[in-house]
Amino acid sequence: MAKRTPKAHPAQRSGPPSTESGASALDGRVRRSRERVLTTAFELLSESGVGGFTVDEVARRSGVAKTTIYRHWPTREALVIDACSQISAEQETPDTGSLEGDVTAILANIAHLLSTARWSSVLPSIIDIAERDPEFADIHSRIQHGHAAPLREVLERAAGRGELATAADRSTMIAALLGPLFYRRWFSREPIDDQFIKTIARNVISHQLPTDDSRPEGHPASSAS
Amino acid sequence: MAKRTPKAHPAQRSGPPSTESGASALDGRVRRSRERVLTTAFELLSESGVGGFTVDEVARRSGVAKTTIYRHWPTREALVIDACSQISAEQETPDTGSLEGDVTAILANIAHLLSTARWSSVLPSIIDIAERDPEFADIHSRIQHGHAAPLREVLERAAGRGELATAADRSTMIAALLGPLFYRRWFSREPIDDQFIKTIARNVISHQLPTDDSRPEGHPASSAS
DNA sequence: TCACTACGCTACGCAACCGTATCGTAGCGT
DNA sequence: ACGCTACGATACGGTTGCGTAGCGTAGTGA
Repeated sequence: MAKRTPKAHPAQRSGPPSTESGASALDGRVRRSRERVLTTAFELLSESGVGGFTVDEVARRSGVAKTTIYRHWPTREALVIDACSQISAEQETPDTGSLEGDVTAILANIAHLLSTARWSSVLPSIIDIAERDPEFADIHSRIQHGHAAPLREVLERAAGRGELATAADRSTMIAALLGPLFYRRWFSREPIDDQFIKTIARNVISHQLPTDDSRPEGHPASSAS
Repeated sequence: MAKRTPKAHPAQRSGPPSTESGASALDGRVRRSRERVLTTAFELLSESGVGGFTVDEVARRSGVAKTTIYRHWPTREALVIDACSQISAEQETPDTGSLEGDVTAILANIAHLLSTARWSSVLPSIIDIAERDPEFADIHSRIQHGHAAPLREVLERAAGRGELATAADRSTMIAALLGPLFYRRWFSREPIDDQFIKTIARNVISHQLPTDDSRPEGHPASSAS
């Protein structure tokens, strides 16, 4: 998913001189243009959101002519999508030995991302559009998966060690872990400190969710219409 | 915050005939126009998000002429803001006797809202804009507070009854309760069923967070660079 | 019934943005 | 050194949306 750039567009589709060395035989000029545009695009994106994103503005800032931009991306949307795809950089999965250690590390990592402006101010845009546009829904889904995957793996590993009640629903646990972080960043707008992370992690893990499935009814109160 | 409508605009600012009966002495035509516009605006908003919101479109749909709209709202943004303010409808606080009952009821209520299209598809727009526009940040803050308030009150009440370790951070608990719901609605896009709600509620409450503050360090792993 | 006022309609000016066309120039590979 | 190709600059056509103006009409309140 790294290179989404051009499809069958005018640009470098026409014959590379002779050697069919494939991808890397690119004209240096093309590379520079692409890079500059993409960088600027992402910058502008994180400043103005998808809504305020303009090809003209990208051209102005990057110094790359608008015509050149359109030589590489067929449409504004294609550029946006391409720029957004930079977000989905995969997280790496830690291995500290203990479940709590792993989870804490992951959450701390995400918390760091959340506070590092950049893409965290773009994501609401994406979510907003994804609400209506399937293509952006895909992007969002990929990003989302990138966040959840390490947690899922860590949980799986812990389950293998018997550290976890295997009947516990993984998806529920992930929601219980990531949800609070996102909540703080975008809803309550409170800072996310280490204490918070530890509390959330410990709360979800140590509680172990001991197979609640066997108790379909417990309290009369719920009133879930 | 209910009536934000016109400021010092042409419309009904000029002398009401004679009686100074104040607010309710409005021309029926004005009321009808306002209502229709506002309703349509909200509808359009939830369909297209703030980005796709257009005065012309509101005019088309509502049957109210664009000129009339501009007689009541000085600008597009004013109308958007006015329409958005409808969202902040306050939640009511249940009282089932038990903390778990109250919390579950509140969560179920919110879950219901989240699945009832309408404003739940507008919120991302608002969050997105709030990221950059202080006025929308206010709106969002009000909505946000409307969600958290009932939970806060219920927790306070429980603390009064001794059902809760008073040292537990309320804000943390609220994040742990609401976060997972929002996460499911906007991030993982999974459905929110009763089982999920119960698990989340029980997990947060029964764990009691017994004043973890006394353990500043537990594992070496965190690596929060 | 009669003045008043809000409304609808049509039209307009203005700005921003998308995407394309043309042409001269500068960098690349050989 | 030479052809090829990507680039920059300018200009343009088309669309959309904001916000305003002018005029005739219909509802309102006394």
